[in-house]
Amino acid sequence: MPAATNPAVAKAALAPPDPGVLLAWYDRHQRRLPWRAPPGARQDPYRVFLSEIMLQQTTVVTVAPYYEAFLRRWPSVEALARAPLAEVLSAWAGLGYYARARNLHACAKAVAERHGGQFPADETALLALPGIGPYTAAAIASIAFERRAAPVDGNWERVLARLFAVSDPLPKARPKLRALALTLLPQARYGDFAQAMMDLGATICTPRKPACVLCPWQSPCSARAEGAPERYPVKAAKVARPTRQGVAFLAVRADGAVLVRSRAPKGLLGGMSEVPSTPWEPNGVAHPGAHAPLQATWTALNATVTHVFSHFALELQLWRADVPAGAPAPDGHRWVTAHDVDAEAFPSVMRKVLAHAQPFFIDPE
DNA sequence: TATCCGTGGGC
DNA sequence: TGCCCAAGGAT
Repeated sequence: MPAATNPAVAKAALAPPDPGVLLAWYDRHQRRLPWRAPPGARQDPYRVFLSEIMLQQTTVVTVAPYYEAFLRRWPSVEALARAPLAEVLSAWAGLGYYARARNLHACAKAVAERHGGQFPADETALLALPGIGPYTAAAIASIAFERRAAPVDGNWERVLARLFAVSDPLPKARPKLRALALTLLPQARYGDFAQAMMDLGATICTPRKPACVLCPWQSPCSARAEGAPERYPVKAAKVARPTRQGVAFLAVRADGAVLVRSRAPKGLLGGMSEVPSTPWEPNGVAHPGAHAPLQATWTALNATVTHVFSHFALELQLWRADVPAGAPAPDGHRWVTAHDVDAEAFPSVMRKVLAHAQPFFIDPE
């Protein structure tokens, strides 16, 4: 076996990575992002908080317009704390993982009420707030308050797994990766270092086809020395994604209004607006009509809405009924016109459904 | 520890 | 097209 492909030999031959080298790279190549203060400027903890919550499992490109809209509408944590939850959910609609929006609001209220409107700087105190886990606590502590902390996200994990050729599969390797992260921290500039790791992972040490030739840490990287950096991080096998089926009921009033309701406050799409439907079951439901929200002549549309959630795929058949103007909304339901659709919190799957409710108009894009 | 929890883009 | 991936947290 050639020495370059022998992990033990490769690791033994390399010098440890120098955090100062990464910081120097960051000074030249850092990305300009909407939530990132100019070099040398102090970060607003609220902006760091808002961006970090939005960026959980969500790409920079997707987050950017939502971040700008939230910051414009609620410029401070106290403004956000005063907002009704329904408005926050409506503004969050389309971004996904809606528990984040509920916790964002709960956290803003906690900061306003328990901390006088000032985010705590301490990682442990941050961790006690709703929606703030180990990653986000470390991110706010380091980026907003320059505390010594390692916000180990997917970028950090990938970079660390390659630097040290960690062959244990994720997520089991997390404790080991975190320990390696702590050994790598510089003596200062903790916020810059955190963001440098993220930038490196996002632009150089990418999941596929990493640009090792441009990497400031190419010489100490064990995975590169082995010759196949994309082999890391190793991941556990994924579970299959099942399918569920249901029927959605489009009750359309003569003026174009559509009957909707709000989902239960927690769980899947918790607190969001929806078109009434049967439960979503692996084999659909036996008698969909029994779940119709009102008595009417229901007609099956020749349309199926498909949508993929994180842990199942959904197929929704559409039934439609034309309802007279002035028909009352059943308990727990309400009529929504095109005029006030923007105030509703329709998740993406429901925008797809509503696109079939002519002449009610909504753009599923 | 494992599962639940969205969405859109890239290949 | 199907799969992978993205600045995770709560339970």
